[in-house]
Amino acid sequence: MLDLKLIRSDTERVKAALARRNAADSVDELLELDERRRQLLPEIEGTRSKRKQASERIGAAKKAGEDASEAIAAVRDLKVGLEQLENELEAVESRRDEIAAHLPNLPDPTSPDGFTDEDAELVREVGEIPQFDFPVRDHLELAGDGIEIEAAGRVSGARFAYLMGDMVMLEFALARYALEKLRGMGHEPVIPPVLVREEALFGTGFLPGDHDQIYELPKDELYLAGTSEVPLASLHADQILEADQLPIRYAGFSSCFRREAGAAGRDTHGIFRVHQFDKVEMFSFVKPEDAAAEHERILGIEESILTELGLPYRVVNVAAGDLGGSAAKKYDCEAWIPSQDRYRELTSCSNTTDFQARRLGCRYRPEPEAHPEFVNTLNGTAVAVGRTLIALLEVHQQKDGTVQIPDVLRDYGAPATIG
RNA sequence: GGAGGGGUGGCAGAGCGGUUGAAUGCACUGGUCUUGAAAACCAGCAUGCGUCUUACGGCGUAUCGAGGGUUCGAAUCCCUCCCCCUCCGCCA
Repeated sequence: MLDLKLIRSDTERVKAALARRNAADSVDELLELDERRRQLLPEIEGTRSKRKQASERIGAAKKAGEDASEAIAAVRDLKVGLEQLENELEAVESRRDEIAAHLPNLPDPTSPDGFTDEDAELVREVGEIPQFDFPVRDHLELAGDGIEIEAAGRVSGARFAYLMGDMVMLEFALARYALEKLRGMGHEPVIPPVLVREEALFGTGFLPGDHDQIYELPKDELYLAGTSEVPLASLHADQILEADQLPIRYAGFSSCFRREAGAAGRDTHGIFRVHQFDKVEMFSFVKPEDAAAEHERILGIEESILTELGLPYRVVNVAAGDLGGSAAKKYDCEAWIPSQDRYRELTSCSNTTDFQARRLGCRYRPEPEAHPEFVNTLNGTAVAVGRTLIALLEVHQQKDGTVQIPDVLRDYGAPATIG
């Protein structure tokens, strides 16, 4: 959610920023509604004030044993006009809120211009792209019986998979490795609920916009979270934190569910794009002045994980028009996928500034007695297990079709070799 | 799933139709006292929106789980929903 007062006071700057992501069109209507609301409010509040005073007089009169029926009749007349005004106000506010709820965050000045992943700005490339002197195998070939797609198709449909045997041990080693590393850096490990209410998705900015991407359980009015960002962010919804509690950092491990509507025909091979996968996610609540540094910090953790896993990658700064609704700025870390002969997104991290905090009602007191202000929130992928498995298998494959697993993971129970 | 009991300020806890944004206690902040601290005493201490003000802040209004209703007037009465607790049932 954007700050309405900012839109009001700095309209042209807000419009220009939103235009970078093609979202400035409804600002004028929003401002008209806002103005109408501020016309209505004094009328309504004035009438309410009269009613309140009259009611107090009635109460006093009755207490004194006097007849108040005339006064009551007079106040009753106030009600008719008041109800009309209140109805209009309600309509104005609900339309205003609807528009406001659909506006995305203002892109950061350092997010590059553009609207597609082509427009992302290359930040750096790290690691050697592996050269193989033998035919490259893809992750399904390398995993063998460890990834079972056909049965999953029969049981659950396309874009599902069974992970089995060594793949399972590898997943848990990855998760354990990431959680332990993050805990050492002040991120409290969390296993959150993955079935969440609408408010949690609204608060993180996934609703109302991304409705098509989200699994819904209408019978119970619950949704399957596409990332633990949702329940982690909601952990402090409607709270006023003290400044000395910040930063608050979490590392969530959860299954993630995505409908992948509109992705038909894309990435259909293997487990690159599936409806269900597990992920270790970082989430931070920080003071506004610390947000930019926290973003770089989270990016640094993502990079160090990729490096420790021996995965060559590049970092890109996502274009303003290609950002998710909540993000002001986003880095993607793309790992080299040998079978595709290109970099693919493995992790990403976003600075959502105060956008989610406003929706969630998550504030803090800058000073002990001060008025509360909105915190800033950030999120980043530590390990998206499915895609990390793909990269690990393919990058570390050997001529004989086996895979050498990095030492760091062996410390957490991963097999030394796969295949 | 069945039966019952509850949701009030940071916490505890009164109020159960009429100056109640809300008693009281704790916590917190400032002050008095003290060599210092504690104790004691005094004072202050919610948030949103709108408006005025250079500012401090003032004024109006809303908020006692959420939404709706009754009423001149609702934290208090009625309805729906959500959450928590106890017992029973079921269950990993």
